[in-house]
Amino acid sequence: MGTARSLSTVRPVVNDKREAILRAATQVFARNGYFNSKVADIARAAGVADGTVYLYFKSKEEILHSIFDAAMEEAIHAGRKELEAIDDPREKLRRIARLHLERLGADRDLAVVFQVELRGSTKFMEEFSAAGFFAEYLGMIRATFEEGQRAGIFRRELNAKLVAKMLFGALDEMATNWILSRRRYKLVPMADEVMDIFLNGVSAAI
Amino acid sequence: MGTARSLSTVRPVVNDKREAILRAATQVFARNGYFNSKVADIARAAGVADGTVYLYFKSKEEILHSIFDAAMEEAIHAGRKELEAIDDPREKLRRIARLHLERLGADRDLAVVFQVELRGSTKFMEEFSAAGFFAEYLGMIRATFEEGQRAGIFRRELNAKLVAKMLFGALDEMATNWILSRRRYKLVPMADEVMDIFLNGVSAAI
Amino acid sequence: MGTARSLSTVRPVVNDKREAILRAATQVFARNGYFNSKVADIARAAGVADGTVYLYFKSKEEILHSIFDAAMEEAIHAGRKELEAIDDPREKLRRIARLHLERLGADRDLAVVFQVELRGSTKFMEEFSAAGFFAEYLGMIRATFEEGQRAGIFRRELNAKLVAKMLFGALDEMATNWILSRRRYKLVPMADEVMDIFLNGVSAAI
Amino acid sequence: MGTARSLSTVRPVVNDKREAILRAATQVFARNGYFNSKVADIARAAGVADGTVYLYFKSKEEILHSIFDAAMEEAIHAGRKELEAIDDPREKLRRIARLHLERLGADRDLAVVFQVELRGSTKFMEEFSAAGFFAEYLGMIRATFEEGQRAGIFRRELNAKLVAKMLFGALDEMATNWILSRRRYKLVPMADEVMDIFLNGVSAAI
DNA sequence: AATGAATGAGCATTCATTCAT
DNA sequence: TATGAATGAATGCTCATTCAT
Repeated sequence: MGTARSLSTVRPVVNDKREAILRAATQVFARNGYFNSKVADIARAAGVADGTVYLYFKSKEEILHSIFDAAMEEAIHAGRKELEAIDDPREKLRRIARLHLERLGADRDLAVVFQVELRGSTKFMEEFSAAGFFAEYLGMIRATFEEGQRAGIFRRELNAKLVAKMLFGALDEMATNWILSRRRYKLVPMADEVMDIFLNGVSAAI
Repeated sequence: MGTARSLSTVRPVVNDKREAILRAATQVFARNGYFNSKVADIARAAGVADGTVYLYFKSKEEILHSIFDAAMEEAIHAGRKELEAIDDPREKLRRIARLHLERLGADRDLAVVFQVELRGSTKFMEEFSAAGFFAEYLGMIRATFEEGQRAGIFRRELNAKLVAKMLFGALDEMATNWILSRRRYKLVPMADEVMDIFLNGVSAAI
Repeated sequence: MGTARSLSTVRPVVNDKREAILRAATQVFARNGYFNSKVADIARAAGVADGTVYLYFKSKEEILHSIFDAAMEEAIHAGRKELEAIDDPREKLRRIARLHLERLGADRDLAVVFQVELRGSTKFMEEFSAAGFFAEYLGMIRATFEEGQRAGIFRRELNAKLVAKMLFGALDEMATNWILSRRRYKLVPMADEVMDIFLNGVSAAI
Repeated sequence: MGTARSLSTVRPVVNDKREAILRAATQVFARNGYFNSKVADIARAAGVADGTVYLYFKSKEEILHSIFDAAMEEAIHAGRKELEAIDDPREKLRRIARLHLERLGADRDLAVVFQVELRGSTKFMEEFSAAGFFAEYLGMIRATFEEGQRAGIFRRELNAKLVAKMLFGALDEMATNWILSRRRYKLVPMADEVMDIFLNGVSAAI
């Protein structure tokens, strides 16, 4: 019933709803699991009608995709920006690791979706890993590592792709364990511990 | 009436069917995903009637559990045996890594179930990780590492639990990537590459 | 937004479907029996989709309950109204008996549900008799009888509760026999024959 | 292994098992309801294997039939014997009523099967009432009543068939209420109370 | 854009019955 | 006779999606 609100909200109104659904879905998926979550639950949590969900997303599956895409896009974007200012490949990798765990540690629901719900089907996994943001993320780590190899910082004989997967796997396991643990501890500090070992392992002899 | 007949047939008759269902389920779950797999599919693949499945398993979910349990039990059992003969903690860890990837690399369907289907719900994940075989596996890695720490081989300041998770995560990622990759390559050799970096990273200075 | 439209349409639209399902279920239950009736049969007979049934009823069992409740509520309501105008307890009981058989005689399907389908489980029976409409119905007969006792019309030494059950049982058996009989005869006239004997049996000597 | 036991048991052994199943089924049906009772439950309660049940009965339904038939046959047989010694039709009917409630009151499980489980389907009801023991039972009451009419004891203008149904209905309701009641009271004494009213209602003026 | 009533395909599980031993 | 493992037909209910309003 307000009157003057329109100017700045016409478009945002649309996004508001889309984002509300995305936020609601993240929460619902995290709490109940993707397969046990009903579209109606998401709609209720987002404060919209069931049918409205389908004005913004083609299907329940697309919602899951969108959660992943939106989070990854932002993470990669923010990550690239942060890395620009850094030169040392070692420092860059340290920063990546910290950002990785910071983001997941900051939003437990999102973390659950990333670490658990997204993993439950080869279909999802293939779509997400073969191409797209995940490959881009892994590529970023790899490129940074190769940069270090060229600079003589990292051992040249190592397979950069494998190294990237290894680092990712280590961080990924930290996140997954954190989510599943009953004990509540800080996730971020583990980044440095992991990087200590990792960098020690891949660095060239002086 | 005979004597020599019982040993090799009486029990196996029962197990044959149970194992056939387990084998069939592994295949079906790997191909279609747990949630998309119908019990009827499993029964057909195992060559039994739908109802027969329920003579051996309480529910579809129990089948998944049993696949995990059976594979883990055997893996841990075989693993412990192999490790007995080895003294050097480094060598022990190398052997663990190789066994890890060998087992998964030898049965792609089982690997898919382990790397993907088992991961898709916090419920499963919690059941499998909090206690049970997974914790035991992680504990085995950790104990070996601590052995090395006590022997002065590995850096004493490192958190053994984190180290264990890190190694597991690295190997786990190798396996997952291998499954999802379109390219068919050998999984086992990656164990040595990972261990090279890992051991380099955790070893104490000489 | 006219005014006069709402009264006769807005609510009925909802009720139409609910009542169609109830009517269809009565028919289906009467023809096939409760346990042999499929929800799909009811849906088809009501001209709705299977799922629609569950928008109006929580379960198949609730449909049966609702048939009973709706019919009993209306019967008791109509009954009380008719009885208000009558003073003589004998006449009241005669009217009750006639109404009882009139209602059942007017809708054979409903009668089958009442006389047969509702009787097949202690669970149902207990729910329906212990409290609720049935107890209320029996109480109505009993109260009327006690009224006659106080008025000196009925024998004071008789146990009113037992008398009420006896009359109900007699009428109930007329209805059940009528339903099961291959011969088609009028049910209502039996009310007077029963009441002749009954009143003769319970009336005080003049 | 025994040797000398055979003479008197060869046949009884057969009947023992058949009767054990019948007894077990009565109990199981009474506790769980016919439709919720599994043949396996009956077998276990009878101490035989599932398949054995089918050596004595063609189907689950036949078991229910047999319970009814066996109990009715014995009741009618015993009833006829008792009535032989009585002359007065009033006394005969009193005896019938008492026997009716005595039998049901003596075996609650059997009573539940008779009053509830047997009533839940038109199919059962039709089979049991149209012909068979139930018709015979009703016919026995009716014949006794007609005997009294001829003797001038009972009112000649009454419809004997209706009178028989009425008496049966009254007794039947006593039994059903007794079963469903939480309060535990004696069923048999109600026979005399019912008969008091009934006989008063149908007797010819002196 | 938004609603929410309606749809109907889809599926784990049960259990009466059979039959090889 | 007796067993009990195996069978497979049968069904209530859910929920993603649609569409008339």
